[in-house]
Amino acid sequence: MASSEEKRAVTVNEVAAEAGVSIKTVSRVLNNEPNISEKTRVKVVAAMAALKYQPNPAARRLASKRSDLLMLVYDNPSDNYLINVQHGALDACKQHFYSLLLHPCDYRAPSVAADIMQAARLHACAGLLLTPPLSDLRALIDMLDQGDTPYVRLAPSTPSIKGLEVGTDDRSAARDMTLYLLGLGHRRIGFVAGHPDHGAVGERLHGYRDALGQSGLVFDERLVEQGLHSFESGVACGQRLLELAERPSAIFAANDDMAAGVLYAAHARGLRVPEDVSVVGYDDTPLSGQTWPKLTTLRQPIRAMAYAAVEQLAAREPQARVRTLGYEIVVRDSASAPGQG
Amino acid sequence: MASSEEKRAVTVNEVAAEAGVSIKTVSRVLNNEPNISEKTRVKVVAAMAALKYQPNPAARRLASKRSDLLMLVYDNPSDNYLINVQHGALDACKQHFYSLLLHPCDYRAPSVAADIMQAARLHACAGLLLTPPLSDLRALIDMLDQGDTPYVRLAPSTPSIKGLEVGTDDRSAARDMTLYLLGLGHRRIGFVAGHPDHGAVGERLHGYRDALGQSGLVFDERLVEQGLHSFESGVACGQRLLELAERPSAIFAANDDMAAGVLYAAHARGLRVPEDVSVVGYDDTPLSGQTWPKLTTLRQPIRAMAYAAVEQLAAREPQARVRTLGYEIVVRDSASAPGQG
DNA sequence: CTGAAAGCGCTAACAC
DNA sequence: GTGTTAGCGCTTTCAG
Repeated sequence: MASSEEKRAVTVNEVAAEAGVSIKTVSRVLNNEPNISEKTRVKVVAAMAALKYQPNPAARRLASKRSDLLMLVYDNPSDNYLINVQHGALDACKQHFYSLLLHPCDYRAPSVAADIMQAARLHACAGLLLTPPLSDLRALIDMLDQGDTPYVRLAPSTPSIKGLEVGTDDRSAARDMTLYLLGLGHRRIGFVAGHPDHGAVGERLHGYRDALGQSGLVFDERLVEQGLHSFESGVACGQRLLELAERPSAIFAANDDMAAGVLYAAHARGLRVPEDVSVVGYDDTPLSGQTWPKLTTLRQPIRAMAYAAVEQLAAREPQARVRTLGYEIVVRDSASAPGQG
Repeated sequence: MASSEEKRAVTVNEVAAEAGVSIKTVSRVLNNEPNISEKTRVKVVAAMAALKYQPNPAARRLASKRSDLLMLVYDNPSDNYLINVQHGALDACKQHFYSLLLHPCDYRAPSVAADIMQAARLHACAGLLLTPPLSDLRALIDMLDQGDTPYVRLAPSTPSIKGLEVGTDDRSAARDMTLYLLGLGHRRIGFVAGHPDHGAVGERLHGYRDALGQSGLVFDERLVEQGLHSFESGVACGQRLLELAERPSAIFAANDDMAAGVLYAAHARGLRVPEDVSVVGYDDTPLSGQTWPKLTTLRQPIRAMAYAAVEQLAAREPQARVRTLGYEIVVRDSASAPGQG
């Protein structure tokens, strides 16, 4: 099986010879350029197949300054979130023959924007995927708009006029979830807000207030705690909320990690969920199916968003600059009517 | 700030001119080649710094057939495991100026080995990181040994004579954890085994038996359930174990996801953990700190292993072909003496 | 110890 | 429609 000879990769030259055309023609069909007769294109394609030709990415990149690399830029949103983004992006990459490069970074570093730009230039990236909070980093967006590397912002919260966007309507989603809780009969609903730097998550608080207003309830700011996206911050916020003299009968956390933290805080106080207190999360990350009880949560289609983001990048002419994906409430076991044994 | 001119990247030529040497000399210092006088090296380094020179990876790759890309090859071990591997690998990559490429695949596909080889060749990868179960895929290892792309197997279970390895002593670790439970006073300890295709995890069952034998207890196969690494499989195994006429007083799951599943099964039966039954996991993934109660688990330094793996690849001459990292029991709240209120 | 010349495999301008 | 000629920015021979 294994030949002792070095496996020489086949090149355009050999394909050209096999097909009886010039290398430029081969290059043309490779890049789907116009001005090729159907007849020659078929010949070339056949030759490529026969020789099992695989274009050399490095050569391509050097000559064209474009690669098949997509860079996923993130600053450690929750691991659960990240892994979902990766899954979605990877699926789409496979589909479109891209490779995915990981680029973690610190969004508070003064040089992030410049660092990212440089990394993108060095790898001649075909596009960038920005996850929150980087999708709202003005300095970065501005530099990106100056250059010509396409990029897509995932779940952005600040508007912009250039650049691709893929998101959901966080505000409506949070409103619907709150309405769901209200529909169950809850009247005092605690809210654990997301990290202040993550814009889209701020929208969730607005949605919560919308639902309250729409139902004629007054907003009580003691029922809102500022979380930081982490499990630990969820535990802390949950504790404070559950210590309140007038304890909320339900708590809505702006992401699943924090909801799991609230669950923990409830258990630690000997409270049963959902009998004594209902808890709901947001995102439908894997974690939400691995807690006791399983979390009722809001499926923000993270994976689908990442998939769509890559497709936006892949499309020569994106249908729309901004795409908004739907959401749905995933009812599991952590919420019920108040006071129900 | 933003110049309207295209930013021309500086090249070796300019550095060479600046330093008053030939481009070959610049190339030499770039690649740490020997035979350079300290004096010229300093001159060149200064010129590179002054011009803020950044070598072009594509050009380098094309000329040398080596890149700065490391490929992480995996077939979806648990998300929690994967994310830890990524963190560790990424840390080391930053340190050694590598970039990380993700390469998910299906280890049961007949063509995996060939696919991986091809991807590695296309990207001219500087090295491969194989996670279980791919780290034990004979067909792949054989092809890799034939070629000259360095690779490192993470937590391999089958021996080999070539190739780098980084792992822990799973058998001893599992033995120690079992001994810990035994030390707490447990006598009937259930075991949820890992996926049969994941070799290293099989070692954990051996360790469990070692501890039993060493303590003069007889092995009871009814206490062993075959899991599949997933939370759901943990729930199923937990249910069966907890339904036993002689219910085990402690359950040791071969990974954290399954341990979380056992926790779920216990709660579902109204059992308190650890009062009614102790549960311990393995891996110390993020999940183990996010359950109720928090899982006592075994810290297999996944992150450190991945870090070490990249360092092995980075080192021109690895100190040792196989590196074994230590482990430790992380005592949290899910295990206590049996029958203790 | 250093340099000149020749590509790596592909795409970009232009010709035809 | 198609081919020719140059490079992209770097590493490799191989001389000195």
